[in-house]
Amino acid sequence: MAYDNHEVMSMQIHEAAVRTGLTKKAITYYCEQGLLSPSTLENGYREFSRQDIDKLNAISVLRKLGVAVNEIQPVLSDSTGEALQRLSVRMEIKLQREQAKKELLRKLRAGASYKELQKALEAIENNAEVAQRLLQAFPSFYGRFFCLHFARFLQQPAVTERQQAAYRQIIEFLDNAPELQFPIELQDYLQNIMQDFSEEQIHDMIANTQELLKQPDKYIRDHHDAIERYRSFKQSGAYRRSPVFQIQKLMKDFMASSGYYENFIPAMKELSPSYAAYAKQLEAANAAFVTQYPDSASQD
Amino acid sequence: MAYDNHEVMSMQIHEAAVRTGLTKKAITYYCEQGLLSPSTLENGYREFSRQDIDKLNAISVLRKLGVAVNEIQPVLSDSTGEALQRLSVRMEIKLQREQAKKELLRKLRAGASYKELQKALEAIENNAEVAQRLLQAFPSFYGRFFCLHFARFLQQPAVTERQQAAYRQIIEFLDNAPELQFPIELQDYLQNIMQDFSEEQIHDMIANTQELLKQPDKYIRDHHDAIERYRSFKQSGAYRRSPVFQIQKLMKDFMASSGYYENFIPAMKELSPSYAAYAKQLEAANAAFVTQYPDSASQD
DNA sequence: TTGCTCCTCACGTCACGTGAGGTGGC
DNA sequence: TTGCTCCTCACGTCACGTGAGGTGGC
Repeated sequence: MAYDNHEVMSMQIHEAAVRTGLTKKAITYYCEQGLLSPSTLENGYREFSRQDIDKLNAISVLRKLGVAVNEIQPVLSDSTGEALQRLSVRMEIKLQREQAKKELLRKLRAGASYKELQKALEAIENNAEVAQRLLQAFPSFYGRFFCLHFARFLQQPAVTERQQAAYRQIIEFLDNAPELQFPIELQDYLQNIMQDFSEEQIHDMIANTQELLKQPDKYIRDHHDAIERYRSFKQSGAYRRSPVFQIQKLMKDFMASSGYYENFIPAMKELSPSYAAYAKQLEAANAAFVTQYPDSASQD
Repeated sequence: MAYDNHEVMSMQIHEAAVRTGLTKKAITYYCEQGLLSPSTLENGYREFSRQDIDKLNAISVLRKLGVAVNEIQPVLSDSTGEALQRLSVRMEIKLQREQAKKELLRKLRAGASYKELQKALEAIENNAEVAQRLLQAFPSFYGRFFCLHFARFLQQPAVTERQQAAYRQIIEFLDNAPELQFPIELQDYLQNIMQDFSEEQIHDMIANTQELLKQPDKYIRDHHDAIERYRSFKQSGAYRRSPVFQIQKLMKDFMASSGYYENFIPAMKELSPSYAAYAKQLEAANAAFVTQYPDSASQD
């Protein structure tokens, strides 16, 4: 009742709990963890301001969405949305894993042996490990993209010795690759451009590429005009001065110098037959493209 | 090395850990929890038999699939698959919830306010609560069916006072409804018949019913023969002596006497506009059916 | 005796829940 | 003084991880 006053708007923990739907204990816990620091009166009572309540509401939502307490601070003080994007992709990885596990539960019910399931589980865990590391190794948009791109090819377990070795090689490459960091202004640029790029859109991109790879010649014919425009744009000074050009260059340098083509890609081919097939298609499409446009020596 | 002998095949904890991929601590923990009781030597050392190892492997798989330790015992000693089915549905409920949460994370990234999300989260939690209780209230197949059937209609939050009251009424009904237990032989029968009925098939059933409800007259025309056969089967003595008949009768009695039609269904209509629409369609379809077959006074 | 395994406490983790015991305000 | 809130320990949860300290076998 004392808090109906709209101007003062500060309250003790009971009122804060009622307004946010959190328990007192949860609120004190968040205070202990440093997520918020309400002012205290002389008697030690906490006084929660309007902003504290807003913060508590945000914390409550994030907790319910599954964000760990020690991951909340970055999200709250994050204006670019980068932290949220990372969470979003991690959530997607987790969901894929759970989906796969549900499928295994079905198989178990259908009479599969525990032994079969062990293999399948290993594949699921490996997949998640690699995805996690891809997300770490590449900044912002590229992390999300590679993560979803390569995840498709990691659904089978590493059965043979060679596959297991390849898997270890992949992990090692991703853990030890030189850190790829864009200069701050390029980071901001990329973040701005790509922040509205959802996981679904990335999936669409991937599906598109698959269409292309199936019939590269047809694709090149059908999109002749667009390709021409893109090629002439790439020649232009405007492009060469744009941040996109610099980002592309940094990526190319990284891939050339880090051992991406010498270690990572061959290991992927060894580990995953489906990736090997994909890589072959990619090379064929590239060849078709070079035939059509002999002056280009691009790679993707 | 000492354990290469195929006949003796018993080992201490280190070897057991190597063979199962579990840690020693995990194994001792499962022993403490009573999931297995390896024999012990005089010096207190545990001796793991072949069966112990099999059990540990099973436990390992189940743990990785997300089954809690205190839920594992029923699964291990469950020959009918009932325990696994329950887990499977719970997993499906959980996945739906996580999926919804991922969607909310996307909305948050897209600039949604925490306030909007609070409402949406409430809906998700409510949905899961009701689903959980439906699974509890109805035995085996019916639990799974009702769970997935009604879950579709609970995606919106309870906004108005009336909706919130309806939600409370639903929870109260499900918590306090008289326990619906089939006699053991009917349970076994149902379990046998329905154990291979996956969540996907239930979803298919639901989709089928939706088709029917859209154009009941067409459906009745198209499936004239099948309906006739079904109706004459229902009249037959063979049907009246079958367990199916008894199960149906028990379900009908339960629904008539428990307040299902007086409390639960009206509350669902109040809470969920989409369920209200569905119920209307259902009544229309029923009417169409009765017009066609005036002697039947069935309800579904 | 040395180095190895095995054993059983005991404490830590994560995000709070649940009292217990004490103080402050009216 | 009574009944209320607030405060800070302290212990419990779940499924183990991580030593510590002690025993047994070769």
